[in-house]
Amino acid sequence: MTTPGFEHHDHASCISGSLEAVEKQCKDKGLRLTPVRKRVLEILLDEHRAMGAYDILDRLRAEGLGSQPPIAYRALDFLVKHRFVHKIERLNAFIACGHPGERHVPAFLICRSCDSVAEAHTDLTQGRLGDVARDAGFVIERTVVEAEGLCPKCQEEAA
Amino acid sequence: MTTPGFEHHDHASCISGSLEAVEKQCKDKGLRLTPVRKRVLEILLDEHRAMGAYDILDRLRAEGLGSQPPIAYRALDFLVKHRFVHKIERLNAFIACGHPGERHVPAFLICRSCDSVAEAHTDLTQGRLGDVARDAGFVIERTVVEAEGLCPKCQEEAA
DNA sequence: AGGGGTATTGATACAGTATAACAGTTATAT
DNA sequence: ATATAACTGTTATACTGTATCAATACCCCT
Repeated sequence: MTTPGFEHHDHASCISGSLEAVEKQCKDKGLRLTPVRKRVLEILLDEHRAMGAYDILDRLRAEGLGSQPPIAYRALDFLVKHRFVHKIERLNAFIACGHPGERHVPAFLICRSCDSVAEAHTDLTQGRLGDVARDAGFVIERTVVEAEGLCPKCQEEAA
Repeated sequence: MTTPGFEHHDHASCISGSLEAVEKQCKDKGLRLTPVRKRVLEILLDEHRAMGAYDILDRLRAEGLGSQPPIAYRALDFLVKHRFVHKIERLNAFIACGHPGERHVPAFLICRSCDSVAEAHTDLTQGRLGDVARDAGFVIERTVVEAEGLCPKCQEEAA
C-alpha cells in the first residue's frame, strides 16, 4: 500500500505521464480514445480533483464538445470501465486515476471539509474482503473503499 | 470479521431484536426515536433489503406518516448518523444495520444481478486504511466499503 | 473502393435522488 | 410557565443519471 498525496507535486509531468500511459493502454487493447473521451480525461487530470459530471459537462460545453448530459456520462462510463477514471460514490463525482494501467483496488481519503480526495494504492482490501466473500460464496468483481474525514490542512484550520 | 448472510434466518426475532437494541440505545443516549423515525427503521428491518428513499417514502405516504421527500430523508439522516441504518452509496439506498449498537466498520457485499446486500461485520479495514491515512496525516471518521459482484444464487442462475 | 455491421455521437425528453427555506408544532429544561 | 431547541410539514427547486432514437464515423471484409 503506497501513501496518498495531499502534498504538492510536479503537476505538468503528472498529467502528461498519465495521459501517455492511457494512450498506450488504449493502443495496446484496441480501445478508442475519441476526442470527447480524451478531453474529459484531460479535464480531470488538469483539475486534479473530484468533479461532478455536470462540472465536466460545463467545460465540454464551453469548448464546443457537446452540451448534453449523455455526452459526459458516456465518456465517463468508458473511462471508468477501463479504470482510467474512478467514481467517488460518496460524492457522486469522478477523479482521474493516479496509476492508470497498474492493477489495483483503489481506496480514497475524502476530506469532508474541502472535498479534496487522495487516492491510495492497495491490493490488500481485496484480499481481506475476499475471505469474507469466499465464506459467503460471493464473487467480488469490484470494490469501493472510501474513507471520509479531515485532511491535514483542514485539521489545522479547525484548530 | 463475521460472515454475512445470504442464507435464511429467523426474521421475526431478527426484527424485534434489532428494534429493541435501537430503542435501548436511544434511551441510554437521550436520542428521540420519534414515530416517523421508528417507522422508517421498522420498514427497513421488515423488508430486510436496501431500499431507496422514495420507496420508503411511498410506504410512509400509504400509512399517512408524511408524503414529502424531506420527511423520509430527515428520518434517514437521523438513523444513519447514529448507525442504526447504513447508506449503500453504490445503490443510493438504505439498509437497516444488522448489529445496532455494536461498534463496527460495516462492509457490504452487493449483488449486481439481484441487488441483494449482505452486511459483513469488521474492524479490520479501519486498521488497514488507518495506516495509510496516518502516514498522510488524514483523520478518518467514517469508512465506506462496498464490494460488488455476484451472490451465490445469481451465480447458479447464470451457470 | 464498396458495403455491411458495430461503435460512437448528437439531441430531446424524462426519471430518480436530494436539499433549501420557512412556517408550524412538539418536547425539554430550567 | 416559558424559553429554547428539536422535530415535522410543505413548497419549491437543484442535482444526478438514463431511455430513446436518429445521424455519423469507424472497421473489417471482399
